[in-house]
Amino acid sequence: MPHGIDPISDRAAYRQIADRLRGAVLRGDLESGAQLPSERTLMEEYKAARGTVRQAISLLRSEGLVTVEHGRGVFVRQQPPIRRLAHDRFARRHRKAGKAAFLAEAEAEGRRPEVEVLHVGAEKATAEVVDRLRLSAGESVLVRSRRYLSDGEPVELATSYLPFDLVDGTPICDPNPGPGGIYARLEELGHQLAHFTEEVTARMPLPDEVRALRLNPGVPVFRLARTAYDTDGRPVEICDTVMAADRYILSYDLPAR
Amino acid sequence: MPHGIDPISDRAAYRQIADRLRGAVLRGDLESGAQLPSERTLMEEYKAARGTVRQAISLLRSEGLVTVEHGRGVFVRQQPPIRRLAHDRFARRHRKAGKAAFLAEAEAEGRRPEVEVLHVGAEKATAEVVDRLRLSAGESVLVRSRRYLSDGEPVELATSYLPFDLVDGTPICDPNPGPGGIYARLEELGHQLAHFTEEVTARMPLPDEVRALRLNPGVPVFRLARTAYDTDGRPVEICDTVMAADRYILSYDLPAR
DNA sequence: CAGTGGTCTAGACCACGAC
DNA sequence: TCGTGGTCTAGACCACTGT
Repeated sequence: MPHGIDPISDRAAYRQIADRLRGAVLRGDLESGAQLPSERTLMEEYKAARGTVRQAISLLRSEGLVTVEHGRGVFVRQQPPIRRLAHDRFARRHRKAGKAAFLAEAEAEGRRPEVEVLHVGAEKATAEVVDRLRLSAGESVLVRSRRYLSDGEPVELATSYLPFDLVDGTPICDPNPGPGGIYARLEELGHQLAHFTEEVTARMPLPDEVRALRLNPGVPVFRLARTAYDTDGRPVEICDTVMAADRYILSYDLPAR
Repeated sequence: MPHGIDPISDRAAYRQIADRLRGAVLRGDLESGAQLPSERTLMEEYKAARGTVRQAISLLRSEGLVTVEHGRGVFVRQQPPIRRLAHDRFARRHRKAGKAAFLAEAEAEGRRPEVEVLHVGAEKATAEVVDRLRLSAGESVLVRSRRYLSDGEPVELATSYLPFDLVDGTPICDPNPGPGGIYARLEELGHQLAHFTEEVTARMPLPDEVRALRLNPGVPVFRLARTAYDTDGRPVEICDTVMAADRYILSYDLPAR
């Protein structure tokens, strides 16, 4: 394997170093979890200053190929276990056992699910929430925000908004809404759920989200904006979810009609 | 506005600088498209070395908040125009006018669509393709890969795989499969489409994808893995699509059943 | 041309992890 | 304690953009 960088090439030295390392990872010469040479080693190997070597590693980090552990080294990123979210994950039959979607699924897979309720309370609806729930300006909504964990690892941040006049005085306003979650409670209140729409976007996380989800650098997040409709076609809940994109496959079914 | 960094804080100087700039962007003090102070200006303002200032800007880039133009400066990122992909975008009625989904939609919005056919040909199916199309090992597939552009801007890379024995000798093997695209041709061949599944993932782009899609740094890509099923439940096509995540909202409908 | 960001160097000290 | 990455400095030269 040739060493050193090509000083004639107009490809920047740090890119050439990154290219070599990336190639080694993609070819499999460096296996998943393997440690890369230390920065000082790479400096010698490529006769480059430390800043240059660090630029190369920073590029690989931003591509999500490697993770860096302070005091330990640089490692080829392990793919985290991936959860597949099915398009029918909110179907009524998944609630029948008295479990909300997240709890039922986690336990079926032998993981230990936790739900941290971060905040529950009534607030004035923002313009966007008014629009999505078809409210009048100034109306109140119940805001429920929580963090889901699986085996102690945070996996999802979610915030739900429900029309306050719909849920005032019901268990939905309690931190723990009871078996089957808020969807079960909504149906008991006579709001049989008909379907959901889900809008998917992806972006890089904000610093808060990096902390709350313990995200690896270079990992984007999904943002799901879900609206639940009852059989009258009325939107009864919206739920914004943020989750690490490297831990999920979102699966949907599309009609050919 | 206070200047300089807090030397007592254990928050790194470059993070403090990034925090200030990020705050100015999120508060709206720096509007979309506005130019940030130059690196040399920030060096004076914060009494920091250029490397430190560049680290701060690099952080904001990785968050997707700013874009950098060599020789011009650093600017608050403009949100690109966003396309919404509806869950029924492959419904038959959208083909009836003899247009494939992408062309029909673009023209409805007054944009100028282009399709670049990059490659069409028969190949041995990879293990993943064999699995998804339920083929036997060693079978051939028709591979069609193309790039979609809208008003001259690349927006999507797509590669389709179809069982070769299904499409051999049909217009589907031509670079231009004719009006309504390959789905119209499949239905003419007796493979009435019943539904599609779509699996959505997101990740940071590889260098090739950055070039082909002219991606801004810090923008993740969506990868859609779609499978088309005919009325016999047979998978007749799979299509892998990569697109810039900052230009799309993916919209789906979920049953409550 | 002047002003912008891009790359690179050489060196320093700090913080973290493992032994 | 030693080896790892994290941060920062001061300076140099290059490449691109606009006047």
